[in-house]
Amino acid sequence: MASVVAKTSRRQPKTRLRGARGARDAREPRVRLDVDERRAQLVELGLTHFGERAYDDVSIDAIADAAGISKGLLYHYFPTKRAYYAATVKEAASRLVASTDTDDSAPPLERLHAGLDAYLGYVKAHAKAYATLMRSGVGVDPEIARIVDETRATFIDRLTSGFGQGLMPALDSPIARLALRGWVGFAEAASLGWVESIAEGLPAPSQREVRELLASTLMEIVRSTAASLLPSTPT
Amino acid sequence: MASVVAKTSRRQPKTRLRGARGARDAREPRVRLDVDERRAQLVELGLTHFGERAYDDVSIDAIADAAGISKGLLYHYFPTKRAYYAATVKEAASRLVASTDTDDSAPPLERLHAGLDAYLGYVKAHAKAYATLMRSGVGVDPEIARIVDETRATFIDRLTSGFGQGLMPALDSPIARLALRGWVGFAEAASLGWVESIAEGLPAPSQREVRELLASTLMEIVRSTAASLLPSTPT
DNA sequence: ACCGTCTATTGACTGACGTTCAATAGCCCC
DNA sequence: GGGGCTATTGAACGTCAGTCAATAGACGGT
Repeated sequence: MASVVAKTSRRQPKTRLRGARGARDAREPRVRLDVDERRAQLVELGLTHFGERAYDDVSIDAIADAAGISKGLLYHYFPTKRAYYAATVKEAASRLVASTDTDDSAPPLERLHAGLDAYLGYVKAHAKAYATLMRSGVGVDPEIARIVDETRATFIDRLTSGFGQGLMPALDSPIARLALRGWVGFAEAASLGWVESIAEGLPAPSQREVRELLASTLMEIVRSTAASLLPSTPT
Repeated sequence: MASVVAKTSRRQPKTRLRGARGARDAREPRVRLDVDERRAQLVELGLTHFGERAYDDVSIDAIADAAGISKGLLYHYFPTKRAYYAATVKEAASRLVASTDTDDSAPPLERLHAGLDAYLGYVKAHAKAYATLMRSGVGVDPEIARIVDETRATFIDRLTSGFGQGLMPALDSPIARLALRGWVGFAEAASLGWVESIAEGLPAPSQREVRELLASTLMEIVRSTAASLLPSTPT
């Protein structure tokens, strides 16, 4: 114990640069929260921070500071930064999925339109975060990739279910699944381009036009794929 | 491996852990290269390293070690790690563009097929690197995003040029540009899904099938977009 | 051969950041 | 009011991106 570390002298008091940003301002009374509350708070902070800056540009210190807690506590809830990021992405994905849920008693085409409209509305409402996540989301970690891929699969299931029951078997072939996955890429790229055009003040199509573009493209893909696989089916 | 680093009297001779990986093996004669050679070597190393691991998992030390040079020298050629990464991505993009160039005297449809086949061939040949770059490429830096976006624009130009001259004006509307950008997303997502299916040993379509999927989808998008913008044009 | 210049190259240094862990402080229950 | 549970702290560590003054090796001039 007595072996004072003293190395040289480095490790100064760090000048305490916590601005008025964090919660613990004056006397810093230790705030004790319930596990779920704290976790929810941290995920919420993750959503805003990772939605504004890229992964590398968000430091654990910044998060802890904004939450008014120590860095160590964050590691009590998430084992690594990547796991924390994964939890954030997971939350964003589940909110997206939830907010684009549609009435499954409605006719398929109506559901498709409603779902796409909800999607585009969500994208527009969270434009910056959507763009940031889409441009830097995956790739940080296989776990993140898994979450994103599962979310995409959820959308594909939702959009194609009830959608021409007779076509379902055909939509399970390798080429059809590739086509559907491609369409998701289409939708994401188009949505991203759309909100970026808006953000930059460029002339951009209306939401209705974009929705029609996505819907008609999907239907065309489904139609032509099914036709090529079931040539006996009447067009 | 032997990562023990003398905590007390720090700054020992560093135990010289350079394995047989780097060039400078035995007596480490300082190798002096021409600026262009050195730069080319480093970019080449970047292609292999960033093609195998994600950005964060590639350290400057690892690159320098593999090149048999000091870290400082790498910073003599590239101001930051991101700039180094950008140079690597730029090289990869320009190789992709170069290897998918087509004979512009051939008829448009033939050019389209040839271009897509070249693209898919490139993707298949560099499957791992393509997947890694696509999943983690953008988002690290706005500069990277610019490079990728410019490369996409190059492809769009190439694919649509000479392709139904009468349609060109219509293909310049906001909705049409969005549709084309969407198609690029379609192509990338489908290509990625394709090589991943192959890599995982899953049943995957043939390259011809994928090429047909991409081509027919593009033509359908062009056709329907042009039709909706120029309703007077005969189909 | 010697010397001077030029520059590719080095390697030790720094600050920042992710991560760990033993110690601490607030809360609840007996 | 005391004891146990656990949320919370804060300092320390190893790693890594980025900096910089010093060096070495080639080349040209004399």
